[in-house]
Amino acid sequence: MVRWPEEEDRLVALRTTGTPRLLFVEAEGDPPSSGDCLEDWVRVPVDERELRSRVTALVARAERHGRRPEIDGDGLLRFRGRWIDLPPVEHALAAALVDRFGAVVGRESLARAAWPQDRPSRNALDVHMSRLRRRIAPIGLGVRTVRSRGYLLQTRDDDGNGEHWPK
Amino acid sequence: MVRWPEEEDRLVALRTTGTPRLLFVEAEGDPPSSGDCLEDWVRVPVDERELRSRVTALVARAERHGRRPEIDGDGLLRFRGRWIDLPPVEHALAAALVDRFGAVVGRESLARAAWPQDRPSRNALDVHMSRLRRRIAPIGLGVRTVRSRGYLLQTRDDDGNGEHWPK
DNA sequence: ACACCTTGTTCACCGCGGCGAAACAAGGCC
DNA sequence: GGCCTTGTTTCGCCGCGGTGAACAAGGTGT
Repeated sequence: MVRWPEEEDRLVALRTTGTPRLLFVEAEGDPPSSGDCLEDWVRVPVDERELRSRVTALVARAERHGRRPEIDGDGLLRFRGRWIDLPPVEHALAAALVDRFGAVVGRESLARAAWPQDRPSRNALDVHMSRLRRRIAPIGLGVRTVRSRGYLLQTRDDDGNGEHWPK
Repeated sequence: MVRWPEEEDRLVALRTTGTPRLLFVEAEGDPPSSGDCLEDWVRVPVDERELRSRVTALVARAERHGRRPEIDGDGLLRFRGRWIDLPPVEHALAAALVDRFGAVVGRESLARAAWPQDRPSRNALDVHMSRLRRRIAPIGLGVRTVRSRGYLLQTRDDDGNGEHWPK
């Protein structure tokens, strides 16, 4: 929910993270026209029925556009209409994390997923996780560390505590 | 443009064909809530500015979403009203890419598409892709490399990450 | 408190290989 | 003869995977 045009900066933030948003356009202003499917607007004063209808439509679109990330048949990591390609090792790690999206995946499982036979050296896994972080950030995903337990994949606009992400 | 709920049958027709549509919802009725990005609605009586805004937004979404390039009966590659002609090899490559627009096509598939019998040398494919890139750029298309997997055809105003194309 | 260890993050660097493109040569079509 | 298309060679960039090291942060023992 964004007031327009007062909260323009918040709007661009939501756009870049791919978060669904509804603009409250002041009576005389014009709405910004965007080709983004996750953006809609209503004019104030707000009609109750219109508001409900537009919100549910937005939610439905967000669902369709993929609330969860997924790895498609070609090995691309897709999320909310955006995508990136991943090198083999990071692809395997991402697959394991996507599998259990939102839950912790132990370092052991991740190591087995990426190196079925070998055991990776001390910080090989760490380095690849670091690289994976950088790569998935632009599409709105983030890896969170759970110390001595493992890692957890989630969206960057929800860190689980209502706080925001580093950087 | 569809009146709702009078023209419900026309609406379902448009939905199934994937045509963008704008519903004119009568004063007391409720709009049907749909998760379809190519559907929107206004309440009658219609506010002129709102109408224009929603129409342009729908058009923008249709561009981004649905519109796919195609190869017409004469072998021309058409996209958004523009077109170019392609030499035989590049035509075959483009056809394979258009077929799976937005998805990865492996180097192997492309090689088979362009050289049904022979096996092209390592760089033949690369060179033709490079030439194809230059040719399709002016009509708003771009070929994206997915390292170690293949190539992917997409529009040049959407690189999948919300960022811009090189150059 | 403190020192010490463990765990995790990131950086610089190396070797390798996939990939891009310029340049060149050869053949075909108008 | 000029132009276009096709294929090959060659050069070089850059991304990937892995290692070691520096650093930060949390945990434990005394």
